[in-house]
Amino acid sequence: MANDKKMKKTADGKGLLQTSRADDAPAWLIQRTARLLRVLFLRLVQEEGGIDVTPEMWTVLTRLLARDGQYQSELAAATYRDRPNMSRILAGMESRDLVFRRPDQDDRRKTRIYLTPRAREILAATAPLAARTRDRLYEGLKKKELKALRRALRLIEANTLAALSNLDGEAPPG
Amino acid sequence: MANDKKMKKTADGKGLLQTSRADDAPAWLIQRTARLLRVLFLRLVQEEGGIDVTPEMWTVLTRLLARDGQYQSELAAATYRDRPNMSRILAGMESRDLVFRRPDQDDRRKTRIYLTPRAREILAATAPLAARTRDRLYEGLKKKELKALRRALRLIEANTLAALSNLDGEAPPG
DNA sequence: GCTCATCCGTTGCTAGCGCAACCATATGAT
DNA sequence: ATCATATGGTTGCGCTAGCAACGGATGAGC
Repeated sequence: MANDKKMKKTADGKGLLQTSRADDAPAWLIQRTARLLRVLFLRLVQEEGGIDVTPEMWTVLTRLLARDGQYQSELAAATYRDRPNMSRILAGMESRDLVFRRPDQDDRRKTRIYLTPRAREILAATAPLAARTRDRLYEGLKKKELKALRRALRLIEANTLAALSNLDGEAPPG
Repeated sequence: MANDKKMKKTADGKGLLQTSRADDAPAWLIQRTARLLRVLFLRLVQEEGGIDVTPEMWTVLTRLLARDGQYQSELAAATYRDRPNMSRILAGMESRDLVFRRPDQDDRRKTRIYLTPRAREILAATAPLAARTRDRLYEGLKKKELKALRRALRLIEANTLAALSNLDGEAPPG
């Protein structure tokens, strides 16, 4: 499937260059959008009460809300983060009184993470904002298109994971 | 792919109002996928000759390949990055002999960025890898679906930008 | 009981990222 | 011409990010 999509109809708003730009490839589009979404999140929660919570922390909070006391490594794996990173995110959350860590009884290597009351308050307080924002983000997309979008993203995610594990497990030709 | 795909098998024809899991919402999916794509890029270029180029640098390179000597701020704006960040990315690229900076003649505040020969070599050398990877990433998506994906992502990007500029320009009720 | 491999969390390193602040240059107003 | 403002780039700060490496804890082999 060639990428020769050199359509010349640049009747778009910007009209600077044709649409076959490299930046228009989904991969880069995903990168850019991810960055923009992060900024939007940060500014929104800042406006809404000046809560000092990053999107990364927020995803941890929602996961813990679904099931409290998860293992730290579990949280890392669920979001495809490495353990050091999750360790630091949780450190930040602990200092903000969002979670507390407790060593597991049976296996003292593992650490269980629990929500604090403050975290639950924040989750409850920001829920409507989250819903509102969601609606705004996907405005202009029909339900069906949203579903297709999720499917496509999951597929790319899976392909990426497959390519990564290929790199790991594949023995080099040398 | 997923470790536990235990979502209840609701007839996902149309009912399905809520996204079954919060992480399945496109926004978080975009975040996760963006991270994974970045790692894949880094490992691929590492395998392929151990080139020390990050995806962020690579996008700058392709932009400069399309038009050399762009202003630094121009590069930042084109990728929705702030100027400090682009400054540091370019610093890293300069130290890796990928670009060189030159103050503009007419306006000595501005800096023009130029590709080095080494950068052009790298771009040429990695082009086939990029194409190969592209095909693999989007495997399973029909041309039409890819187009829809790009459209959806661009729309979300635009919505995010709109929400951001709303926050900027909106006068607070106080 | 002891050793070794493994697992889990942390620390160090480098880099991306946005924001605030700073400095130099350029432009506009008076 | 002078001052004020705007623009462009950099530095400092804190967070995210992945990787390498280390130390503690566990479990398996002996």
